[in-house]
Amino acid sequence: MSEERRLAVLRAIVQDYVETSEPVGSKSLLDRHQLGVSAATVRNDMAALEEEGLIAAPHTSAGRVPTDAGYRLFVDRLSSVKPMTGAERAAIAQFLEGAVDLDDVVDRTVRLLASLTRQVAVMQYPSLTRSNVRHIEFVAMGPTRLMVVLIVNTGRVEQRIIETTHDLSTKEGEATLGLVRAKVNALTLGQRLVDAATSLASLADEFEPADRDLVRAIVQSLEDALVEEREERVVLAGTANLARVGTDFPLSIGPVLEALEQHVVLLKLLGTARETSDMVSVRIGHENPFAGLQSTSVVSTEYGSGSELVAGLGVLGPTRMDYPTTMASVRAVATYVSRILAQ
Amino acid sequence: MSEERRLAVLRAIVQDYVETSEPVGSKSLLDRHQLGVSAATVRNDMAALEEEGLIAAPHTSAGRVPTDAGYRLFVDRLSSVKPMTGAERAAIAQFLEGAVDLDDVVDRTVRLLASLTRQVAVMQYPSLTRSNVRHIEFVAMGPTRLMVVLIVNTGRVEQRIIETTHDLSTKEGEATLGLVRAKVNALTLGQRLVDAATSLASLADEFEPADRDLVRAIVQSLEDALVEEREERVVLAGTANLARVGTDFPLSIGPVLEALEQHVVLLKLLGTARETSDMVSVRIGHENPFAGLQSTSVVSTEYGSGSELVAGLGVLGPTRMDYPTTMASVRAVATYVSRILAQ
DNA sequence: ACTTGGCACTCGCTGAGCCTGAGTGCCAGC
DNA sequence: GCTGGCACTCAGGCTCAGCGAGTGCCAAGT
Repeated sequence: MSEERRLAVLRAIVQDYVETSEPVGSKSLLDRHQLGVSAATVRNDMAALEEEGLIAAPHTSAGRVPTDAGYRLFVDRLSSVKPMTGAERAAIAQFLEGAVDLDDVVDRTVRLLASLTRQVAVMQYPSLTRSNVRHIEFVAMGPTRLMVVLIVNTGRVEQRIIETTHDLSTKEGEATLGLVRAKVNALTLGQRLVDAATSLASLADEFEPADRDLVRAIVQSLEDALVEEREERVVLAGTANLARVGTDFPLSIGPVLEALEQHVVLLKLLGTARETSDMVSVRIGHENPFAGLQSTSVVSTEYGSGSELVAGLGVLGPTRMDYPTTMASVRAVATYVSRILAQ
Repeated sequence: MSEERRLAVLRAIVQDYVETSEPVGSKSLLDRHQLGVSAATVRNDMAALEEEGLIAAPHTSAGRVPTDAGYRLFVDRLSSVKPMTGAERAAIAQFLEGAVDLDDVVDRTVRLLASLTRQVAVMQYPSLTRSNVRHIEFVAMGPTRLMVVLIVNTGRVEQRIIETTHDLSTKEGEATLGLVRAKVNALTLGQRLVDAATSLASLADEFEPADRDLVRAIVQSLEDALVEEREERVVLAGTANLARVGTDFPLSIGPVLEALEQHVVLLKLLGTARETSDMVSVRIGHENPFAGLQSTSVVSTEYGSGSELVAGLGVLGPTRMDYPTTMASVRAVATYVSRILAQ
């Protein structure tokens, strides 16, 4: 009973089950794969695989179905990411090139990923905390109201309005504001936002005491932009693909839809990506920490402009999923969207 | 065979069917309502109602189910919007009061509406085209790059960057920019965006010929903000409620999910609200122009700050829906969110 | 020690047949 | 125009038998 053949049997089971959605038996396995052995031998191997917890039978006298552990082994050792054809790559690149701004890039990316994989696509907006500063601008909105505009290298723009005790409409007020603008930009240009905040921490000391509270308020508002978790927006596409799996989906899709609405859950999913060799993370069934997603798998990766990885994207689907192809799509889309954002 | 009694029978059928999700027969109708007549009489009335196309039998020897026309009549003439209790109103107001900014208001509103109605809630972002101008600011981003920031009365902020042939870093450039800023704000403050664009149309003529192309570019970018349909964002909540209807839902939820992803479809739904006496629009089943939504109903209304109605919100659910309660919820939420936005 | 053919057994699925009961339509009488 | 009565219909649920894919195990072969 050779180890290699048993794994070949597991691979064949996974492939057939993904394709047909039906428990696969020893006989039908032989029809579709050249294993070079008899059905009885395959049965023995399957019994051993079941013993190891890699496959399971829904009931006696039915075929076998891979368990979560079986998929895990398949992904880790029995498959490789399926390379995409040049035509596919070109189509992806071309579709993403057409985007006019950041919102459009994100929108196109999720839709593309959903249609490529025919599953639910999830994409996190480029994260502020890991992006870096391109420009910071201050706009007086009234005597004591100031708008702070923060532009980061991914094209995202954040603004917030702060109230000051200073009168900014006076000549002195304007001069102070100009000085703050110059110093802040000099200190932060090109820095990661998290570093920019620390760079600014002692900025107030460089100003005259009368101006310090204004400077502190500005620094505070920039720090706010950092910690504001709520701004970690997530975009979805392809939820209709959940309905497509229809009857063969073990659980109803209700809990899944609920989980998808909790954006904080999705952010956690994308955020806690496991380190793997090719950068694509796969979480299968129960590996998933959230109830309601226990019969789904998540394939995700990070993307970002330049060498900085700034956020996650991925797809979610039934554990019975074509992992090699899905992983290829996720990786390719992440690569191209990163390239677009770098421009 | 009095007309009133026949309508009373229709009302009773709608109410029972909404409550039980099962075709209602003459006998069970008598058990639950005091109609003061015998089952045979009710049967005669039901036969007449069926003749009129207001109810239908899924098959012989089953009870009757209201048709779309039956619901229509019920909504128009047999029901009134159910008043909400003070406690409910207070809870709505309190929940919405907690919002910290516009995004949060929208987010809380859809979630609230979804949980109140236990259906899918849809809300359009306050529309730029019908909002009015609070402030327009120009920020030089570099020698030939200018950022235009538009702030409207709903708190929404739009920005876009334009390239100019002018060198804005010179003294003259700054002076021109200052002049433009002053004139633009003077011309547009408080105006509806659509009017503001026309006000600005001839602005370029007031400037020296050398500056006119700059002014034209700025005006152009503001007009862009108007027509940009893509910016008409729509937010969803409660899609998981679609799964809850489960088996008794005639069609699969796939087509519905697909329609929900097409934001342009949702915008059309919210945009083409019918005029009704109490401002709440109801579209039932086939009245709905979109395939895939033909077995759903949409209850929607407009909301907005002050006297201006700026956008739509509503819910979508199966045609078998508790219309009076749903209409009450939609109306109440629209009222309160309008109040919040007016602040 | 592993593989193979054979064989008995299991058990979910399917379809036919039957029954039940809710519901209807119609009619004759009030 | 309302009512009670009656015959009729038909979807849904139930049982039951047959089928067949699939298994586990065993004895024989290499």
